[in-house]
Amino acid sequence: MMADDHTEAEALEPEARPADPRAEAFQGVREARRNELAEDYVELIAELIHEHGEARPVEIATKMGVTAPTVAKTLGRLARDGLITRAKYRSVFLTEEGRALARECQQRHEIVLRFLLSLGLDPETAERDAEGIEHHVSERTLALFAAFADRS
Amino acid sequence: MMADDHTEAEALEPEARPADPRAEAFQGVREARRNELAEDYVELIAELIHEHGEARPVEIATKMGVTAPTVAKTLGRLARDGLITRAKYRSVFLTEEGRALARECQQRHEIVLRFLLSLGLDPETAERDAEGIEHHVSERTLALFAAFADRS
DNA sequence: GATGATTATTAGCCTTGTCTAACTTGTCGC
DNA sequence: GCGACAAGTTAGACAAGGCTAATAATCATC
Repeated sequence: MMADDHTEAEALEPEARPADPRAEAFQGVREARRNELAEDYVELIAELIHEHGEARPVEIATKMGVTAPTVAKTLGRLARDGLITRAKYRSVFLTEEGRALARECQQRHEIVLRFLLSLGLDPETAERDAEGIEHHVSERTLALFAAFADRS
Repeated sequence: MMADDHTEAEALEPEARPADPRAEAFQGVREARRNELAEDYVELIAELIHEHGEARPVEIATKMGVTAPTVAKTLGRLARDGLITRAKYRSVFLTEEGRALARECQQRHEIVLRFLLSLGLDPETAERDAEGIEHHVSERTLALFAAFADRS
């Protein structure tokens, strides 16, 4: 789903209001930003389940560095979007979709982290930067990162 | 939830509610996110001024891929935060602070872009990814990127 | 210099993501 | 089996960042 752009580019796609190459990039970034939080939550939930057998809101709040009500509201959105299931006053579980997303995110995170480390970055900074960068690397870039990290 | 660790780690830092290393990373990312939009605008405004001698809202809207009212509201915030000056129905100018921020962002953008290109990424994808990544690279990482790009 | 098109602003709505304060539930200890 | 305390939820505020619709100013251009 990329490149090979077709001759005209106008009138064919009724998609939004691109018009400008830079505009498309910014729209892509905004799109990515909208999913960042969900990805972070899902990734963390998967990790907690893996480590403790369950994911509880209080743990999520601590690890994310936000308050409990913020977690509650966000979990409501994740449930609405079909990424998690939950019963009142109980811990949180991932749906199949949530699990798939978590897997994908963990993989991306791991590659970005490994790449940064292989560049010579200290582990702490690498972790922090990976957290921010992972949501903004395309498949293509990710592949290059992985190749570089492996070849080092 | 045991995880014992930490002998003390409590009571020493009155700064916010970190408590967890991961929490600090996430808070850092959230912090970065808050500045992203301002950085994108300031960078674009500087570019427009450089190219056309002035930055007009309609141009900003086109390049950013948003509507004119969104631009107006955002410019209001930038003005409030001391990054730009503007008179009603006139074009936009950067303050000294805004100019400094723009310079910094352009430099970061350029380094990230050059780095991605030197990795072998195609220019189009590199541009898109740089747009997303540039706000999340620490000084340390940036230095490594620059060194790598130069040494390639 | 009137007028129509372009550009800019204002008003008002919506969602996200954050918070504090107050309330409810669950769990343990005894 | 009751009570305290921790965990979870609800309510309500607020700012950011989007949008559409409607209004106002500027500018071409005749």
